[in-house]
Amino acid sequence: MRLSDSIESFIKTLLTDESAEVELKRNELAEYFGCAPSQINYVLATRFSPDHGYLTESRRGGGGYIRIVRVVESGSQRLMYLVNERIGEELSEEEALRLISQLKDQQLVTPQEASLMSSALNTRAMAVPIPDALKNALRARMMKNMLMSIAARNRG
Amino acid sequence: MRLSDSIESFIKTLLTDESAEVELKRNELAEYFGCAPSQINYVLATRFSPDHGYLTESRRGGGGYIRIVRVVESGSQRLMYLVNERIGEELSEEEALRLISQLKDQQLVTPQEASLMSSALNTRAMAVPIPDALKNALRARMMKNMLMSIAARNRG
DNA sequence: CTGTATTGGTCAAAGAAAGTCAATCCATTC
DNA sequence: GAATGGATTGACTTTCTTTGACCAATACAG
Repeated sequence: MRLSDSIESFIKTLLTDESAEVELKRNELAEYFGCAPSQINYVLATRFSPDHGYLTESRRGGGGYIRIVRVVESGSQRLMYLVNERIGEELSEEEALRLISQLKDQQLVTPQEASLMSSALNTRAMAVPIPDALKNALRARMMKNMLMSIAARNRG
Repeated sequence: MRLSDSIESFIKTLLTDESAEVELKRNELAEYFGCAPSQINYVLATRFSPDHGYLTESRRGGGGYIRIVRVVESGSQRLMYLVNERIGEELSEEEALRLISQLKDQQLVTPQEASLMSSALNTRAMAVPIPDALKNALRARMMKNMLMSIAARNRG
């Protein structure tokens, strides 16, 4: 069994049905597994990324921590479907706005969330000199991130 | 729990709904928490700055004091101040996240809105090959757009 | 007025975490 | 058995906290 796999499954045992959220100390965990602290980052990057359905946040300095939130299976199936299947590497403004509008109609996001997302993705917000392809790549990434955040809100 | 956090919440219990103002002695407070007096200044600087919605004044010498005042400002006022004055042409990820966290503390945005905004502006969402300066310009624009959207909602 | 005791302020250094990245290791594939 | 790609490590960086030494202002006694 690989070290990374052990760490992965250890963390997953902490993410039970009850709590979709764990907080841990990087150094303690590394100590526990007798490995380099950066190994923890590797595991987070390769097994607990947003693509895998997890969100992480952390803080440095005294009293620092790493928090992991499970989003997969906690939020709306539909939102996660969009994140994982429907939205690809690029998303145009029109597509984005249409999608947001649909989600609002289907009451998967609130009107406030819808307008917040639109205001982040619209042309005026993104009026900087970069190629359209990059803007669309950005929109895709931001959209996925935002939808995951909403899915997490839908109880986790 | 961090010392700074303890001091912060202690001060916040003194700032109740009735009194938006509290006066304290730096040395006494430091004595009470068993720390260096300058620790108090650190807490004031990092948790009770104007950005956090507080003003502080103080006096040295015999009978000296530190007074902390919670600023009352309407939500929309504050948001529009941020849009028009505080946020410039560029906004780093760190600044953005700090700002959002402060807005949440001040209950000017809901926790959901805060995490939605964070997820749109964070490094992962913006992982496309463009210069940092452009990313920061994008963040500034998106942030302003989103805050205006929320301000509009508040006026409802 | 002057000196001194009594405050609070500033800043730099040390400490306590977590993050990054490139080099190396190792296992699987061809 | 070489090549490839994921796994592991360690040196260096960044961020946040805590402390202490020294500085500045104010009140008060003489």
